[in-house]
Amino acid sequence: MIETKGTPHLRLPMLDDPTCASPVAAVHPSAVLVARCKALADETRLTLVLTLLAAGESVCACNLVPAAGVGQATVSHHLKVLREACIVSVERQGIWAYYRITPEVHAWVQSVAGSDAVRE
Amino acid sequence: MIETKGTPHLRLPMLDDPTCASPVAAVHPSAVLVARCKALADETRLTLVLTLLAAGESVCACNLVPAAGVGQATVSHHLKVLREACIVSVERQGIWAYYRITPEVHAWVQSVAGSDAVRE
DNA sequence: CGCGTAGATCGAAAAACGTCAATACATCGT
DNA sequence: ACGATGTATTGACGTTTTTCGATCTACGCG
Repeated sequence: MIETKGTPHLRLPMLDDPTCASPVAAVHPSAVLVARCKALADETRLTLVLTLLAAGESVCACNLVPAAGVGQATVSHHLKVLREACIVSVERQGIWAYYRITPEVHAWVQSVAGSDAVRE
Repeated sequence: MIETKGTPHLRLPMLDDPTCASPVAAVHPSAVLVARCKALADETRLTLVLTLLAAGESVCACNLVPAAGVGQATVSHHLKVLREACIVSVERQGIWAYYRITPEVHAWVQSVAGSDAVRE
């Protein structure tokens, strides 16, 4: 399906062809990919994700609040966004809520985060 | 803005449940990562990126407009956002502007896009 | 030079987003 | 049951973002 051949676009200087009509096949992202990317498009949420990634295990929400550097309500909101994008999952234990990177997206998140992480 | 410290967690009511006793080290994303993720957090821009990725070569902006499915001004705006995030680079040739995925981020973009792409 | 075209920029309007204070909800220990 | 504590939700407010029409700029051609 990688048939992007045909007549792609050779770097032709315009000679006698006023139109540069060499249409490309549009490739649309899946709704899941869009949702995931949107979920990561915020510094606070990226901090939460990277922190969870570095922790390597479930982290109590009460510990994520100081890590994120914003109010508790804001952290709860961001965790909900990440939850709805299936980037994190939560497990309740009594009063506490333990968050972790969803195993299914762990590798993907790691590849996105790559090597840029600045610890404090 | 970080109230910090004071009481990480004074008394814990639960006896044999270690729970939140362990604070996590906050990991902050680099500005570059934040910018990249924000740049991909839009369906139209993801379409442009995936289309360029599938093309495998420079594509004329005039061909990206129909692929994106929005107006020319909007496409130009999104390309600017992608440009400022260093995700795409542009090379002018006369009247036309040829866009491509910046080689430096090509691998990263590919890993983010993964395998979800729906061609039309 | 003037015309036509491709792309970028400007201005504005609507929508989406991030944040917080206040409040509600859930769960424990007393 | 009550009060205390962790978490989630609500309501509001200001900011950012997306999109378009209109305009401006750059280029090639006759």
